[in-house]
Amino acid sequence: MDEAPSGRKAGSAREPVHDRIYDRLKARLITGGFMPGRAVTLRGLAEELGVSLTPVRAALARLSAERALDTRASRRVSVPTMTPARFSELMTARQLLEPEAAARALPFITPEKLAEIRGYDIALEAAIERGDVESYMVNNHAFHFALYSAGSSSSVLLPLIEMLWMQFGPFMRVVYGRLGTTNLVDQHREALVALEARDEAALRAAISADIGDGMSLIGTGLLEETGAKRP
Amino acid sequence: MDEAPSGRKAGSAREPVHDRIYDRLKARLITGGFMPGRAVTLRGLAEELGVSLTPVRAALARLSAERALDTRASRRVSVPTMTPARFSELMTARQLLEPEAAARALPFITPEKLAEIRGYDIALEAAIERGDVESYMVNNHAFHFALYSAGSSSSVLLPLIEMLWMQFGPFMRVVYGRLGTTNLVDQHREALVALEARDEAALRAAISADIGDGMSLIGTGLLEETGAKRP
DNA sequence: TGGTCCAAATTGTGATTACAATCCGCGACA
DNA sequence: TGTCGCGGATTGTAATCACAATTTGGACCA
Repeated sequence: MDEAPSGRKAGSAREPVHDRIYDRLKARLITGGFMPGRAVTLRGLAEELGVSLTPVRAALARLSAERALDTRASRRVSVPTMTPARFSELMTARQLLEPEAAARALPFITPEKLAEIRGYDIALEAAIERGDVESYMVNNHAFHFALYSAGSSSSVLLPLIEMLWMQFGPFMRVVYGRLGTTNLVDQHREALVALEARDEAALRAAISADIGDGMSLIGTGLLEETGAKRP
Repeated sequence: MDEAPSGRKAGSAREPVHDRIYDRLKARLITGGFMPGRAVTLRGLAEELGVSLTPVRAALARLSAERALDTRASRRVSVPTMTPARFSELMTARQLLEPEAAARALPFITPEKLAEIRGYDIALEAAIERGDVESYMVNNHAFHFALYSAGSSSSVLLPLIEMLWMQFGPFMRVVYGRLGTTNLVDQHREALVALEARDEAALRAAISADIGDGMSLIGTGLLEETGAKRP
């Protein structure tokens, strides 16, 4: 695995390689770039990304700690599969944490931030019409996290919520892949209205409704036939 | 750093070294074995524990991912310090997640489990009387997690809650170290009663009250003078 | 035909080494 | 005397190597 003596030093010597690897894998997980159950090997990723085992190991260890990846008893890592119980817990945790994060961010929403958030919503609607699952997931994520991270607070809540999204990302991708985007409804309008009105209670309700809506889309029957397998 | 050719292979070849390191550090964090702000170095820990950098690095990466340790911009790792905002967020997250976890565990509480939990409470009261901060923290942790982990569920909630405990553990140790245990009140009685009665609402209320009580113990003035420093 | 067992390949773990960035303290200069 | 700058020491990062465990594939036997 010889290295041309050129490339390495390019842009920023600051950010460690394993952070870049981590960011790439995280984005792939949240937008559903990994199939549930798929095995992820150190050497496979290392070769694909052109680095040694060391930074890949660090990135996978981090994702595994965040429950985004599953380290089996054999020490091999794979993308977690979904079970009805796990899905229920994930959505319950979202219902508990995300309205709170939104409420805490509300005082810090500037008109610029609101415009940014609204932009994601527009792109999201376009993605639904286009039937573009990938774009839908990207913009849905952007919408929620632009909101939650608006406040200077949330050094605690935000990482917890991000963990949850990484966990259901791969599964939702499979679901949307089967259902298509036509069944999706944009539930973000009430949230935007509440943001404009600075109405905390309405904002909480809107976020909660959005989560509940996504949850009810997934019949337990659907759970059976998609990513749900034996852990 | 020579190694006697003997020791290595002994008991279980199963569990990787970095998991053992992780467990030890986690326990130390939850029971307050680390001072907030203290620097944690790879080589320091490696030498202290008699292993190479590799497993220590893996363990620290995991703890850092779980926000139990803080990786500064310089890539050096340290025990996080507390700020009023962070403490507030931590307790809010606890208030949201822990009553839910308790409620979900309630149907799975067997008489044996209840006896175990009651045992922790007894040990906890003894620790308060004795003024034994270490024992108090150990048994308080054991009490809550024996309860939350009773259900077969909580593969999602439990890790989130554990993350929160690791984050305030070092800080609480400092606080109790200053206040002593005499100010502590055992708030677990109502929880035990609710468990016996299988009263979900009462259980939620009891857990919530326990958390709120611990929170109110910490005046914001106290926050200033303990572990709170610049991040 | 079906099950078992062995060997090769795959994979994760841990130690070692080389290296770059940061930190710390001493000394020179204004 | 105070401040800036330089050089050694400390520390984290990434690559490489050796090794043990698991998995996998097929051959062999019942």
